[in-house]
Amino acid sequence: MARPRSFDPDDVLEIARQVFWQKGFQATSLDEITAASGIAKPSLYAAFGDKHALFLRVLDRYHDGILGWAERTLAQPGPAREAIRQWLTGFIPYCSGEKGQRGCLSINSATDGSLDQAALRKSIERYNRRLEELLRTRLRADRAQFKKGFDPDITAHTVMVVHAGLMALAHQTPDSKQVKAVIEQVMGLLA
Amino acid sequence: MARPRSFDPDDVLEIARQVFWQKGFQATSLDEITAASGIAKPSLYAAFGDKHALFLRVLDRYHDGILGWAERTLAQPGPAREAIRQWLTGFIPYCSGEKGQRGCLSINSATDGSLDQAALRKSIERYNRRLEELLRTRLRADRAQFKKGFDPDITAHTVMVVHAGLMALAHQTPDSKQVKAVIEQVMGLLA
DNA sequence: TTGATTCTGTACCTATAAGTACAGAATAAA
DNA sequence: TTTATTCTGTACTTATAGGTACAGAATCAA
Repeated sequence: MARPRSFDPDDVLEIARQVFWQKGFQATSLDEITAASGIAKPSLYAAFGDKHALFLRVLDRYHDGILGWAERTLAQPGPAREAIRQWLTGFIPYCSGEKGQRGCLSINSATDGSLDQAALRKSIERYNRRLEELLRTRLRADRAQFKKGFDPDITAHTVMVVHAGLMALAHQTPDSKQVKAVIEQVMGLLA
Repeated sequence: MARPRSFDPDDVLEIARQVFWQKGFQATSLDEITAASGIAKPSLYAAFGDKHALFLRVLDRYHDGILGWAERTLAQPGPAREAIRQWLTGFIPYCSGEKGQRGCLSINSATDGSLDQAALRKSIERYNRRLEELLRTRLRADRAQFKKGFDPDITAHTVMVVHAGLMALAHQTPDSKQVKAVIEQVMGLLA
Protein backbone atom coordinates (compact mmCIF):
# COMPACT_ATOMS: atom_id res chain seq x y z
CA MET A 1 0.00 0.00 0.00
CA ALA A 2 3.09 2.16 -0.03
CA ARG A 3 6.60 2.28 -1.35
CA PRO A 4 8.67 -0.40 0.38
CA ARG A 5 11.96 0.26 2.07
CA SER A 6 14.83 -0.23 -0.32
CA PHE A 7 17.33 -1.49 2.27
CA ASP A 8 17.59 -4.02 5.04
CA PRO A 9 17.84 -2.16 8.36
CA ASP A 10 20.08 -4.89 9.69
CA ASP A 11 22.60 -4.33 6.93
CA VAL A 12 22.70 -0.64 7.72
CA LEU A 13 23.18 -1.32 11.42
CA GLU A 14 26.05 -3.61 10.54
CA ILE A 15 27.72 -0.93 8.46
CA ALA A 16 27.05 1.76 11.03
CA ARG A 17 28.60 -0.48 13.65
CA GLN A 18 31.83 -0.70 11.72
CA VAL A 19 32.06 3.05 11.31
CA PHE A 20 31.15 3.82 14.91
CA TRP A 21 33.54 1.18 16.16
CA GLN A 22 36.41 2.56 14.19
CA LYS A 23 35.97 6.24 14.91
CA GLY A 24 33.82 6.48 18.00
CA PHE A 25 30.44 8.06 18.38
CA GLN A 26 31.40 11.72 18.43
CA ALA A 27 33.88 11.58 15.61
CA THR A 28 31.54 9.71 13.29
CA SER A 29 29.40 11.97 11.14
CA LEU A 30 26.14 10.87 9.66
CA ASP A 31 27.58 11.77 6.28
CA GLU A 32 30.15 9.03 6.77
CA ILE A 33 27.41 6.55 7.48
CA THR A 34 25.41 7.60 4.47
CA ALA A 35 28.56 7.33 2.36
CA ALA A 36 29.39 3.87 3.70
CA SER A 37 25.85 2.56 3.47
CA GLY A 38 24.55 4.38 0.43
CA ILE A 39 21.45 5.33 2.39
CA ALA A 40 20.50 9.00 2.43
CA LYS A 41 19.98 10.82 5.68
CA PRO A 42 16.20 11.19 5.57
CA SER A 43 15.90 7.41 5.22
CA LEU A 44 18.18 6.89 8.18
CA TYR A 45 16.19 9.31 10.28
CA ALA A 46 12.91 7.71 9.28
CA ALA A 47 14.18 4.24 10.09
CA PHE A 48 16.21 4.80 13.25
CA GLY A 49 15.65 8.30 14.59
CA ASP A 50 18.51 10.64 15.38
CA LYS A 51 22.18 9.87 15.79
CA HIS A 52 21.92 8.83 19.42
CA ALA A 53 19.04 6.48 18.72
CA LEU A 54 20.93 4.94 15.83
CA PHE A 55 23.99 4.41 17.98
CA LEU A 56 21.88 2.86 20.69
CA ARG A 57 20.47 0.39 18.19
CA VAL A 58 23.97 -0.43 17.00
CA LEU A 59 25.24 -0.89 20.53
CA ASP A 60 22.33 -3.07 21.58
CA ARG A 61 22.86 -5.26 18.56
CA TYR A 62 26.54 -5.55 19.40
CA HIS A 63 25.71 -6.47 22.99
CA ASP A 64 23.21 -9.08 21.95
CA GLY A 65 25.72 -10.68 19.62
CA ILE A 66 28.36 -11.04 22.28
CA LEU A 67 25.89 -12.13 24.94
CA GLY A 68 24.62 -14.88 22.70
CA TRP A 69 28.09 -16.14 22.05
CA ALA A 70 29.03 -15.85 25.73
CA GLU A 71 25.98 -17.84 26.71
CA ARG A 72 26.88 -20.65 24.34
CA THR A 73 30.54 -20.65 25.34
CA LEU A 74 29.90 -20.63 29.07
CA ALA A 75 27.24 -23.31 28.86
CA GLN A 76 29.54 -25.89 27.34
CA PRO A 77 30.15 -29.10 29.29
CA GLY A 78 33.42 -29.93 30.96
CA PRO A 79 35.37 -28.01 33.56
CA ALA A 80 34.36 -24.39 34.24
CA ARG A 81 38.00 -23.41 33.90
CA GLU A 82 38.00 -24.48 30.28
CA ALA A 83 34.79 -22.66 29.48
CA ILE A 84 36.08 -19.45 30.96
CA ARG A 85 39.45 -19.80 29.30
CA GLN A 86 37.67 -20.15 25.98
CA TRP A 87 35.48 -17.19 26.79
CA LEU A 88 38.49 -14.96 27.47
CA THR A 89 40.41 -16.35 24.52
CA GLY A 90 37.48 -15.59 22.27
CA PHE A 91 38.15 -11.89 22.71
CA ILE A 92 41.66 -12.06 21.32
CA PRO A 93 40.51 -11.09 17.83
CA TYR A 94 39.09 -7.92 19.32
CA CYS A 95 42.47 -7.17 20.86
CA SER A 96 44.65 -7.74 17.88
CA GLY A 97 42.71 -5.76 15.33
CA GLU A 98 41.91 -8.86 13.30
CA LYS A 99 38.33 -7.66 13.13
CA GLY A 100 39.43 -4.39 11.64
CA GLN A 101 38.60 -2.61 14.86
CA ARG A 102 40.50 -2.27 18.08
CA GLY A 103 39.04 -3.14 21.40
CA CYS A 104 35.43 -3.43 22.36
CA LEU A 105 32.73 -1.07 21.16
CA SER A 106 31.05 -1.21 24.53
CA ILE A 107 34.16 -0.40 26.55
CA ASN A 108 35.12 2.31 24.11
CA SER A 109 31.69 3.82 24.59
CA ALA A 110 31.76 3.43 28.35
CA THR A 111 34.98 5.41 28.64
CA ASP A 112 33.71 8.10 26.33
CA GLY A 113 32.81 10.99 28.58
CA SER A 114 30.57 12.56 25.96
CA LEU A 115 28.07 9.73 26.15
CA ASP A 116 26.14 10.88 29.14
CA GLN A 117 22.90 9.76 27.58
CA ALA A 118 21.10 7.76 30.20
CA ALA A 119 19.90 5.18 27.70
CA LEU A 120 23.41 4.38 26.58
CA ARG A 121 24.76 4.05 30.10
CA LYS A 122 21.85 1.78 30.88
CA SER A 123 22.54 -0.44 27.89
CA ILE A 124 26.18 -0.78 28.82
CA GLU A 125 25.43 -1.49 32.46
CA ARG A 126 22.89 -4.10 31.54
CA TYR A 127 25.39 -5.75 29.23
CA ASN A 128 28.08 -5.92 31.88
CA ARG A 129 25.65 -7.13 34.48
CA ARG A 130 24.54 -9.93 32.20
CA LEU A 131 28.04 -11.01 31.26
CA GLU A 132 29.09 -11.11 34.89
CA GLU A 133 25.94 -13.01 35.73
CA LEU A 134 26.79 -15.66 33.16
CA LEU A 135 30.26 -16.05 34.63
CA ARG A 136 28.98 -16.09 38.18
CA THR A 137 26.30 -18.65 37.45
CA ARG A 138 28.77 -20.99 35.85
CA LEU A 139 31.32 -20.60 38.62
CA ARG A 140 28.70 -21.18 41.28
CA ALA A 141 27.39 -24.26 39.57
CA ASP A 142 30.85 -25.77 39.32
CA ARG A 143 32.00 -24.60 42.72
CA ALA A 144 32.86 -28.14 43.68
CA GLN A 145 35.66 -28.16 41.11
CA PHE A 146 37.61 -25.55 43.05
CA LYS A 147 39.39 -25.70 46.31
CA LYS A 148 37.91 -24.65 49.60
CA GLY A 149 37.51 -20.92 50.08
CA PHE A 150 36.97 -20.26 46.39
CA ASP A 151 34.61 -17.30 45.95
CA PRO A 152 32.69 -17.53 42.67
CA ASP A 153 31.19 -14.04 42.94
CA ILE A 154 34.44 -12.18 43.39
CA THR A 155 36.12 -14.34 40.81
CA ALA A 156 33.43 -13.55 38.28
CA HIS A 157 34.03 -9.87 38.81
CA THR A 158 37.77 -10.28 38.58
CA VAL A 159 37.38 -12.03 35.26
CA MET A 160 35.26 -9.11 34.10
CA VAL A 161 38.00 -6.71 35.16
CA VAL A 162 40.62 -8.69 33.27
CA HIS A 163 38.39 -8.76 30.23
CA ALA A 164 37.88 -5.00 30.37
CA GLY A 165 41.59 -4.45 30.84
CA LEU A 166 42.47 -6.54 27.81
CA MET A 167 39.97 -4.61 25.71
CA ALA A 168 41.23 -1.28 26.95
CA LEU A 169 44.87 -2.13 26.32
CA ALA A 170 43.95 -3.56 22.94
CA HIS A 171 44.35 -0.10 21.50
CA GLN A 172 48.08 -0.23 21.89
CA THR A 173 49.76 -3.59 21.89
CA PRO A 174 48.38 -6.16 19.50
CA ASP A 175 50.75 -8.83 20.83
CA SER A 176 48.44 -11.80 21.08
CA LYS A 177 51.15 -13.94 22.61
CA GLN A 178 51.29 -11.61 25.58
CA VAL A 179 47.51 -11.62 25.83
CA LYS A 180 47.51 -15.40 25.97
CA ALA A 181 50.16 -15.37 28.68
CA VAL A 182 48.05 -13.04 30.78
CA ILE A 183 45.00 -15.22 30.35
CA GLU A 184 46.98 -18.27 31.38
CA GLN A 185 48.25 -16.53 34.45
CA VAL A 186 44.80 -15.35 35.43
CA MET A 187 43.54 -18.90 35.05
CA GLY A 188 45.69 -19.57 38.07
CA LEU A 189 43.00 -17.85 40.10
CA LEU A 190 40.54 -20.54 39.07
CA ALA A 191 41.87 -23.33 41.20
CA MET B 1 60.19 44.63 27.49
CA ALA B 2 56.66 43.50 26.75
CA ARG B 3 53.37 42.88 28.41
CA PRO B 4 53.65 39.88 30.71
CA ARG B 5 51.29 36.97 30.66
CA SER B 6 48.41 37.46 33.03
CA PHE B 7 47.95 33.80 33.95
CA ASP B 8 49.97 30.82 35.10
CA PRO B 9 50.01 28.24 32.28
CA ASP B 10 50.07 25.48 34.86
CA ASP B 11 46.81 26.68 36.37
CA VAL B 12 45.18 26.68 32.97
CA LEU B 13 46.44 23.17 32.25
CA GLU B 14 44.99 22.05 35.55
CA ILE B 15 41.60 23.50 34.70
CA ALA B 16 41.71 22.16 31.17
CA ARG B 17 42.51 18.75 32.56
CA GLN B 18 39.38 18.74 34.66
CA VAL B 19 37.19 19.70 31.74
CA PHE B 20 38.79 17.24 29.34
CA TRP B 21 38.65 14.50 31.92
CA GLN B 22 35.00 15.00 32.56
CA LYS B 23 33.75 15.31 29.02
CA GLY B 24 36.44 13.80 26.82
CA PHE B 25 38.47 15.46 24.13
CA GLN B 26 35.90 15.63 21.35
CA ALA B 27 33.01 16.75 23.49
CA THR B 28 34.98 19.53 25.16
CA SER B 29 34.79 22.82 23.33
CA LEU B 30 37.38 25.50 23.67
CA ASP B 31 34.62 27.81 24.77
CA GLU B 32 34.12 25.61 27.81
CA ILE B 33 37.78 25.90 28.65
CA THR B 34 37.78 29.64 28.24
CA ALA B 35 34.68 29.81 30.43
CA ALA B 36 36.22 27.61 33.12
CA SER B 37 39.60 29.31 33.07
CA GLY B 38 38.64 32.87 32.26
CA ILE B 39 41.32 32.95 29.59
CA ALA B 40 40.28 34.09 26.12
CA LYS B 41 40.93 31.93 23.11
CA PRO B 42 43.72 33.97 21.52
CA SER B 43 45.70 33.71 24.74
CA LEU B 44 45.19 29.96 24.82
CA TYR B 45 46.31 29.62 21.24
CA ALA B 46 49.35 31.80 21.84
CA ALA B 47 50.34 29.81 24.90
CA PHE B 48 49.57 26.25 23.88
CA GLY B 49 48.74 26.05 20.19
CA ASP B 50 45.59 24.42 18.89
CA LYS B 51 43.20 22.10 20.68
CA HIS B 52 45.20 18.96 20.02
CA ALA B 53 48.40 20.54 21.28
CA LEU B 54 46.65 21.76 24.40
CA PHE B 55 45.26 18.32 25.07
CA LEU B 56 48.66 16.77 24.56
CA ARG B 57 50.13 19.12 27.15
CA VAL B 58 47.34 18.23 29.55
CA LEU B 59 47.81 14.52 28.98
CA ASP B 60 51.59 14.66 29.38
CA ARG B 61 51.17 16.53 32.62
CA TYR B 62 48.71 13.94 33.83
CA HIS B 63 51.07 11.14 32.88
CA ASP B 64 54.00 12.77 34.63
CA GLY B 65 51.98 13.19 37.79
CA ILE B 66 51.01 9.55 37.97
CA LEU B 67 54.43 8.32 36.96
CA GLY B 68 56.04 10.32 39.74
CA TRP B 69 53.68 8.90 42.28
CA ALA B 70 54.08 5.38 40.91
CA GLU B 71 57.84 5.67 41.12
CA ARG B 72 57.69 6.69 44.76
CA THR B 73 55.13 4.04 45.64
CA LEU B 74 56.94 1.20 43.93
CA ALA B 75 60.32 2.19 45.34
CA GLN B 76 59.24 1.83 48.94
CA PRO B 77 61.06 -0.73 51.08
CA GLY B 78 59.45 -3.91 52.25
CA PRO B 79 57.89 -6.73 50.27
CA ALA B 80 57.12 -6.10 46.60
CA ARG B 81 53.64 -7.46 47.20
CA GLU B 82 52.89 -4.60 49.54
CA ALA B 83 54.24 -1.97 47.19
CA ILE B 84 52.12 -3.25 44.34
CA ARG B 85 49.06 -3.59 46.50
CA GLN B 86 49.47 0.03 47.48
CA TRP B 87 50.01 1.00 43.89
CA LEU B 88 46.77 -0.64 42.79
CA THR B 89 44.89 0.62 45.83
CA GLY B 90 46.03 4.14 45.06
CA PHE B 91 43.83 4.16 41.99
CA ILE B 92 40.63 3.54 43.92
CA PRO B 93 39.83 7.25 44.09
CA TYR B 94 39.90 7.31 40.31
CA CYS B 95 37.40 4.46 40.25
CA SER B 96 34.90 5.77 42.69
CA GLY B 97 34.55 9.26 41.38
CA GLU B 98 36.02 10.78 44.54
CA LYS B 99 38.17 12.96 42.34
CA GLY B 100 35.15 14.29 40.54
CA GLN B 101 36.08 12.35 37.46
CA ARG B 102 35.53 8.74 36.54
CA GLY B 103 38.29 6.49 35.42
CA CYS B 104 41.63 7.42 34.00
CA LEU B 105 42.17 10.23 31.54
CA SER B 106 44.78 8.18 29.72
CA ILE B 107 42.62 5.10 29.33
CA ASN B 108 39.65 7.19 28.34
CA SER B 109 41.78 8.79 25.66
CA ALA B 110 43.25 5.50 24.51
CA THR B 111 39.82 4.03 23.86
CA ASP B 112 38.66 7.14 22.04
CA GLY B 113 38.75 6.23 18.38
CA SER B 114 38.79 9.85 17.30
CA LEU B 115 42.25 10.42 18.74
CA ASP B 116 44.28 9.06 15.88
CA GLN B 117 46.85 11.78 16.33
CA ALA B 118 50.21 10.06 16.35
CA ALA B 119 51.57 12.28 19.10
CA LEU B 120 48.78 11.34 21.47
CA ARG B 121 49.10 7.63 20.80
CA LYS B 122 52.81 7.96 21.41
CA SER B 123 52.33 9.72 24.71
CA ILE B 124 49.93 7.06 25.91
CA GLU B 125 52.15 4.22 24.79
CA ARG B 126 55.16 5.75 26.47
CA TYR B 127 53.17 6.16 29.67
CA ASN B 128 52.06 2.55 29.70
CA ARG B 129 55.52 1.33 28.83
CA ARG B 130 56.99 3.27 31.73
CA LEU B 131 54.41 2.12 34.24
CA GLU B 132 54.90 -1.49 33.24
CA GLU B 133 58.64 -1.00 33.40
CA LEU B 134 58.39 0.24 36.98
CA LEU B 135 56.34 -2.80 37.94
CA ARG B 136 58.64 -5.17 36.10
CA THR B 137 61.76 -3.72 37.61
CA ARG B 138 60.41 -4.03 41.09
CA LEU B 139 59.19 -7.58 40.58
CA ARG B 140 62.48 -8.64 39.06
CA ALA B 141 64.45 -7.12 41.89
CA ASP B 142 62.37 -8.93 44.49
CA ARG B 143 62.08 -12.13 42.54
CA ALA B 144 63.52 -14.06 45.46
CA GLN B 145 60.40 -13.29 47.48
CA PHE B 146 58.25 -15.39 45.20
CA LYS B 147 58.05 -19.06 44.66
CA LYS B 148 59.85 -20.91 41.92
CA GLY B 149 58.46 -20.40 38.44
CA PHE B 150 57.29 -16.90 39.16
CA ASP B 151 57.52 -14.78 36.02
CA PRO B 152 58.00 -11.08 36.84
CA ASP B 153 57.54 -9.91 33.24
CA ILE B 154 54.20 -11.54 32.63
CA THR B 155 53.03 -10.62 36.10
CA ALA B 156 53.88 -6.98 35.48
CA HIS B 157 51.76 -7.03 32.36
CA THR B 158 48.93 -8.78 34.13
CA VAL B 159 48.93 -6.11 36.81
CA MET B 160 48.76 -3.50 34.05
CA VAL B 161 45.76 -5.31 32.57
CA VAL B 162 44.00 -5.40 35.92
CA HIS B 163 44.72 -1.74 36.41
CA ALA B 164 43.32 -0.88 32.99
CA GLY B 165 40.25 -3.01 33.64
CA LEU B 166 39.53 -1.30 36.94
CA MET B 167 39.83 2.08 35.26
CA ALA B 168 37.59 1.06 32.39
CA LEU B 169 34.91 -0.37 34.65
CA ALA B 170 35.17 2.66 36.89
CA HIS B 171 32.61 4.35 34.68
CA GLN B 172 29.85 2.13 35.94
CA THR B 173 30.19 0.67 39.39
CA PRO B 174 31.75 2.86 42.03
CA ASP B 175 31.66 0.07 44.60
CA SER B 176 35.07 0.41 46.21
CA LYS B 177 34.51 -2.65 48.36
CA GLN B 178 34.29 -4.78 45.24
CA VAL B 179 37.37 -3.12 43.81
CA LYS B 180 39.31 -3.95 46.95
CA ALA B 181 38.16 -7.55 46.78
CA VAL B 182 39.40 -7.83 43.21
CA ILE B 183 42.76 -6.37 44.16
CA GLU B 184 43.08 -8.81 47.03
CA GLN B 185 42.27 -11.72 44.78
CA VAL B 186 44.78 -10.60 42.17
CA MET B 187 47.41 -10.32 44.87
CA GLY B 188 47.10 -14.08 44.99
CA LEU B 189 49.10 -14.12 41.78
CA LEU B 190 52.04 -12.55 43.60
CA ALA B 191 53.10 -15.54 45.59
C1' DT C 1 57.99 59.93 28.86
C1' DT C 2 58.28 57.45 24.84
C1' DG C 3 58.45 53.50 22.11
C1' DA C 4 58.97 48.64 21.02
C1' DT C 5 56.89 44.48 22.10
C1' DT C 6 53.86 41.17 23.59
C1' DC C 7 49.57 40.04 25.71
C1' DT C 8 44.23 40.43 26.01
C1' DG C 9 39.41 40.76 24.56
C1' DT C 10 35.88 41.50 21.13
C1' DA C 11 34.20 40.31 17.25
C1' DC C 12 34.42 37.84 13.35
C1' DC C 13 35.20 34.08 9.61
C1' DT C 14 34.62 29.49 8.10
C1' DA C 15 33.82 24.70 8.02
C1' DT C 16 31.33 21.02 9.45
C1' DA C 17 27.70 18.38 10.85
C1' DA C 18 22.94 17.48 12.71
C1' DG C 19 18.61 17.64 11.21
C1' DT C 20 14.61 18.75 7.72
C1' DA C 21 11.42 20.58 3.68
C1' DC C 22 9.94 19.23 -0.33
C1' DA C 23 9.34 17.29 -4.72
C1' DG C 24 9.31 13.15 -7.04
C1' DA C 25 9.49 7.86 -7.21
C1' DA C 26 7.75 3.36 -6.08
C1' DT C 27 4.43 0.36 -4.48
C1' DA C 28 -0.36 -1.90 -3.23
C1' DA C 29 -5.11 -1.46 -3.10
C1' DA C 30 -9.27 -0.13 -5.49
C1' DT D 1 -5.28 3.01 -14.35
C1' DT D 2 -5.86 5.79 -10.61
C1' DT D 3 -4.91 7.04 -5.93
C1' DA D 4 -3.34 6.90 -1.28
C1' DT D 5 0.72 6.11 1.08
C1' DT D 6 5.27 5.70 2.21
C1' DC D 7 10.03 5.90 0.84
C1' DT D 8 14.15 8.38 -1.50
C1' DG D 9 17.36 12.03 -2.90
C1' DT D 10 18.58 16.85 -3.39
C1' DA D 11 19.15 20.73 -1.38
C1' DC D 12 18.67 23.55 2.35
C1' DT D 13 18.71 25.57 7.27
C1' DT D 14 20.84 26.19 11.48
C1' DA D 15 23.92 25.75 15.22
C1' DT D 16 28.21 25.00 16.90
C1' DA D 17 32.93 25.08 17.36
C1' DG D 18 37.79 25.74 15.80
C1' DG D 19 40.53 29.25 14.65
C1' DT D 20 41.99 34.33 13.74
C1' DA D 21 42.18 39.71 12.64
C1' DC D 22 42.63 43.60 14.83
C1' DA D 23 42.57 47.26 18.01
C1' DG D 24 43.80 48.47 22.46
C1' DA D 25 46.18 47.50 27.04
C1' DA D 26 50.19 46.49 29.80
C1' DT D 27 54.88 46.15 30.57
C1' DC D 28 60.18 47.10 30.27
C1' DA D 29 64.06 49.49 28.32
C1' DA D 30 65.97 53.70 26.92
